[in-house]
Amino acid sequence: MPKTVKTRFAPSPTGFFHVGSLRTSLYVYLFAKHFGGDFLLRIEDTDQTRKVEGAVENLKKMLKFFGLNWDNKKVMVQSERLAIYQKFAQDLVKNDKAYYCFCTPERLEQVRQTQQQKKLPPMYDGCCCRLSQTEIDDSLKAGKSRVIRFKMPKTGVTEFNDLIRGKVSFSNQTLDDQIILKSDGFPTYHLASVVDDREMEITHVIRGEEWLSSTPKHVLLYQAFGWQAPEFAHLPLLLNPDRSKLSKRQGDVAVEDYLKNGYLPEALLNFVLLLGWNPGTAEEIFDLKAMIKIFDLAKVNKAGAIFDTQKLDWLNGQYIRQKNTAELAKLCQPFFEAAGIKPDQKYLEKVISTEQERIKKLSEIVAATEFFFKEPTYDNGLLLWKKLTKEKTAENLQTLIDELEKIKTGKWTEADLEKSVTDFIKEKNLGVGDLLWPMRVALSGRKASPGPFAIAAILGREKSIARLKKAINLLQN
RNA sequence: GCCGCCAUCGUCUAGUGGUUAGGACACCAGGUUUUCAUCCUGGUAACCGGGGUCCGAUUCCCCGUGGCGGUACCA
Repeated sequence: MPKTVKTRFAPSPTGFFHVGSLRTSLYVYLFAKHFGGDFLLRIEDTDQTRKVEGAVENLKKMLKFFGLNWDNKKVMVQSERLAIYQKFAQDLVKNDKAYYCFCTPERLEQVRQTQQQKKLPPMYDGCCCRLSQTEIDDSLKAGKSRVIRFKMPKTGVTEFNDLIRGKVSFSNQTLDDQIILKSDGFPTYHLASVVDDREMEITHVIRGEEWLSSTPKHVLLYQAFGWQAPEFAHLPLLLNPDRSKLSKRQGDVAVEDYLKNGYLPEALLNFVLLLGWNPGTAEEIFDLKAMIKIFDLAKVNKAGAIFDTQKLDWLNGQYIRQKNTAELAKLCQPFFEAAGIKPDQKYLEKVISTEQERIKKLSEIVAATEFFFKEPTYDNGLLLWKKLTKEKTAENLQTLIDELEKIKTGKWTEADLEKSVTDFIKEKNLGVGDLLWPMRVALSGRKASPGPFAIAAILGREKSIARLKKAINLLQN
């Protein structure tokens, strides 16, 4: 790379943080950091009608949460720079690269409709170009509502190199005279992004594929200003399972929702990394640091990728297992609180350790471990292992209680319990399941749960024995 | 309609002018286990279609088809 790499993530603050934005910002960040460059943030809030209160703060919070820290001290905000865009737009008018247009939205709509009826591509018909200078001056003086349009060349071809797709070319006659300055004085995306990328000295514009067809217009704008265009890279889109563009109707698209459901940020980041990119090796688990080291834009795929969360579930499980128990307990705490359970941290750590190998999402933890906090309720049929009768099961449980009562409170640990019960099973020549299955159910009330010794050790001597007795009662009714 | 981009197992993908087309997730089977999960072993499963180039195409070219994006005083 000849000069310092500078990239930018330039979202519109129109609501929640989208998983597609998470991937885009990640790739933009990784590319810059891979080359030791800068990752800059810019807020594209030029559409006043779509403003959402608090969206900018939320966006920043999310980027920070994922460790995607931007390098510009002051984040560029387009709505604060109106005068600059207006000046550049007027410069283009002066140089005959752009012109004022006084057409009303109604007239434009009508033009569009007739064009569509005739199966012609809807384009601006250029009537304002034919206005005389005096007519233009009069209308400006009269304060008539107007926009500034960029004058596209009518012949020739505009080409550019896309870092992911290679050479892309457009015939200029298919390019519309784009509005660059709206009647409310705000710029459109096209003007604002070109002006800002120039000012921020962005070397690589990395953005979603939805911008690919606008890029020739941007290239032409750079030319009109006499500026050198940056490099472009257009990322493939994220798709719904039916291959349509990822949308809210077919599942969660807000990053916040995934977080609320108990997905870890590192798993989410790892997952979106792999959607459209892979290192070409069998390696799949990466933290941010490893991603920076290995990321390569040339390996980004061209085709869109379905946002299929099955692999995310697996990845999340991997990350949950990597956590140390204390940290995991802290992360689970809010889920318990939401369920009205306020566990002690030390106790919670013990509880969590029994499920760390099992859960795929943090949100599953409450249902899976509820019995540690309150008496389980269950159907007594659940206590029966295979073809064992109620009577026999109750008898087994009673001998188990007799045996357990010999264990002193100080010796009531998982290892000691296991040793003593397994010895007992051998000694009495019992089936393992005949005893352990009802014991586990009596303690947990569940058909799938951690092992009975682990549960008993955490519950403690008194509670464990009480639950076993309760199970016998249940069998006798 | 017009313009552009794209196309390998169900999904994410690797890969090559000659390969038993590889991996991961998911799924199925077996093993371990009192259950579930983890873990281990194995298995099913793909080059969109048609032409061309070539001794040979999944790979290169063309044409279809399909999907997606754009076609706004939205970004």
